[in-house]
Amino acid sequence: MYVGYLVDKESNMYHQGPMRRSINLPPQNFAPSAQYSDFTGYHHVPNMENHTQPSGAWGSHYGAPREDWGAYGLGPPNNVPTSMNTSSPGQVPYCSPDYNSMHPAGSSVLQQPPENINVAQMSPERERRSSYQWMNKTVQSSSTGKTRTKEKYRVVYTDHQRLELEKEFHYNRYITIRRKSELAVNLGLSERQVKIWFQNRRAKERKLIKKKMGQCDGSGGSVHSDPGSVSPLAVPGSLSPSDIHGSLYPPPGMNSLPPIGNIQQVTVGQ
DNA sequence: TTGTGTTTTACGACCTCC
DNA sequence: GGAGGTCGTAAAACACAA
Repeated sequence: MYVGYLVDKESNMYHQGPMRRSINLPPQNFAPSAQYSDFTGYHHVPNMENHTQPSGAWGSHYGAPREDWGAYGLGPPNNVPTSMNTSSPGQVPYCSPDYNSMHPAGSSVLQQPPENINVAQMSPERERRSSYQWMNKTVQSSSTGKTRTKEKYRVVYTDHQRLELEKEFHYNRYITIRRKSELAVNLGLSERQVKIWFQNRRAKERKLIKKKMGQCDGSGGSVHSDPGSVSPLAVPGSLSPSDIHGSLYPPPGMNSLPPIGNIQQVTVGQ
């Protein structure tokens, strides 16, 4: 039963406070996902596991420092931990030439626990419409008879949650188990939600790449002229799953599946 | 206000790997 | 068998033109 599932396994899954859909951070500070959706590569952050975060670099209000994320309109200026010695193998070693200028190192993540985040404060003018009382109920899915949570079956993540997830995604397209747990705790999401968010985010990126490639094909231009689509995404092939402390990265199937980095070659035919 | 298109969560089906 | 992956899809949330 779905409810039972949620309660038992994802107890925190639908307990968000009021949420908004849009990320309403000032544009100069944070670009909506659509804006950096063109971003198809990201800087490798070798020491992501540690995620050493310069305190205050990415404060609760996402203040000034984000200019450094200007390359794609988002991101903390956190200094990349230069110490590669503890480098986490879980990180995708992709570094697009076009993003070499980016320095999104060190996850900005979670300077402040979500419970301390005042959503209204982050986006004062747009409080979520619904307050998600519906989460306590379930409904039958219309056609399948499967259950979903009540009439509205999905939550809208807060700006903070989405921002942190996006940031994490830009560091690593494939989140490690450890980071997933950390994010889940710090964002007040379930690990399942984090996992699914990453899955959806990758799907979104593939979709965008595909779209771009279609555009390039239409113009007869080479895909390679487009940094966004050209850039190999994650190229996890250089990592073994065991490298990331048990995290499946690349996922088991990815050993045979094309790495995201080659997605351009693969998804075209799909 | 309404209609329409897009984006965002969430799921199921199926796959691979250990 | 369980984990996580992709793919396809449902439906809510949202944007925006008419």
